[in-house]
Amino acid sequence: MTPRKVAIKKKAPTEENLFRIPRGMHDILPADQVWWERIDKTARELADFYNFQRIETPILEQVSLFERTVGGDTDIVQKEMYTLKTKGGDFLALRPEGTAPVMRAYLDHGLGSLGQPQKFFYQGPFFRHENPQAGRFRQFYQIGFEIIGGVNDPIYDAQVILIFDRLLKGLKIKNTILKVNSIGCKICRPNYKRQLANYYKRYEKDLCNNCLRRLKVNPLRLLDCKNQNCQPFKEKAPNLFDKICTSCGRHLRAVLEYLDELEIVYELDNTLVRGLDYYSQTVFEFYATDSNIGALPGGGRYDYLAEFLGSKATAAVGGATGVERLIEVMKTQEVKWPSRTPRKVFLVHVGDLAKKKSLKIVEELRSAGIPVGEALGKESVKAQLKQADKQGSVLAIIFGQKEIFEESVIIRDLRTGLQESVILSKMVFEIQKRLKERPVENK
RNA sequence: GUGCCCAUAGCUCAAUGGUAGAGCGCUGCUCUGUGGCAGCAGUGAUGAGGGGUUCAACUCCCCCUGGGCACCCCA
Repeated sequence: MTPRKVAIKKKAPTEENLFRIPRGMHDILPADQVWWERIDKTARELADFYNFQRIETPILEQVSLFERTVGGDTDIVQKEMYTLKTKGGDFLALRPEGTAPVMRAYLDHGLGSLGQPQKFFYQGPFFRHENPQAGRFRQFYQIGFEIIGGVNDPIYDAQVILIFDRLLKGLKIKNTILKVNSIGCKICRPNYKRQLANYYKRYEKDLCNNCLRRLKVNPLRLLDCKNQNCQPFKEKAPNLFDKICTSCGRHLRAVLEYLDELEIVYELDNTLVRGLDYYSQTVFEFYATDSNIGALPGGGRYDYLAEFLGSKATAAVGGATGVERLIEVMKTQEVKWPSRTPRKVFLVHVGDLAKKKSLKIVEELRSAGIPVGEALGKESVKAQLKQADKQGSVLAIIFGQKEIFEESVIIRDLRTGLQESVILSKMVFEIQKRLKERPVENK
């Protein structure tokens, strides 16, 4: 009659899998929140000071937004996007990066009319379907700063770099290097690409497979090859610095001069080529020298991005950093932060009647602005005090049957072990007094 | 997507092919309204999941899932 029942009852094997997180995803557990809060706070303060306004764009965007901007030939679009088709037939993607969406929002809402340039700051999750590795996840968080609109002024390039420099310093991350390069504009870049390709074509039969592919798809990346056999070709390859046009050269020089002025140390690296199509002129990446985690903050100028979206050319520059990578580096560099401040006051109840009134006492402390810890579900005084001790509380408020009758409360100093009975109406006052005192610890 | 390594309790790790132990943690007792120390006890693993070889599998083989590392690329 009911043969199906058997299958339903058999649960163990599959249910284990319900507790498994999908590949490349990660939980951010309470113990790690200190790091996240720290980064969040530092980034907000920087954004606030340098006048970047917060903007949040949706997690889902049209697939075509990224195809047009990031580039149809890039890894990000070709193999790393999470895409889906909605019931209505829209073709959407979980956003793999933040710059294009911010530009989309800027154009969509005509934010340029609010004054130019506009400066934006954002943070949130991004998604790329690639194999997890050190500092690499399928869902990861980025913090980004973008300056959109106005004129193409190298001072903005410098300011973006400055902010990321300050972010790293604010987080006490050491041993970083900043690599800067210019990849030219739409006039000089194709020119250079052609020269580079022509040069490499002569060595076609000696190149590694990757380079052969790059030669066809993205010659700029040829300079990035790590294969030993390909190294010699680099040396005589046409140098980007010699080939960019005069205005791009001037732009780069100006950016570097601003950085010099700010005393931000950089390395000119003509092999630095970013994998997203929308960059032009300035590109930059920060690295930690004692970590193999990959790029920390990175970004550049993207004056053509608006055009890719069918709008008129709009000057823009910006960058983003992966939050997990920052944390990873901070952990390996053993950056120390004070842990979350403990609840200094802990409430201990004794007996049913007192338990009944405990929530109300918590409320009283709350309205007085005194954070209070509790273990109201525990019955024994011992267990409650143990908890108070474990979380580093300084004062314990103890009240039970007797105290209810007397309308009083016991305040126990957990450092000295001394305790005193005070009347309930003076409880808040007495607690505040003791918290200020900070009595000398005795042993 | 490709290659190499890995998977045992909440955590860190043990155990010549004979159905699993420790430390830490957590709970409690010694101390029936008083913590930190100590001692004791308890809690906890159908060995990630599935299949195979074997009299016998945590141990050997395969698949799958997840993790680490590298390539690719990037944050």
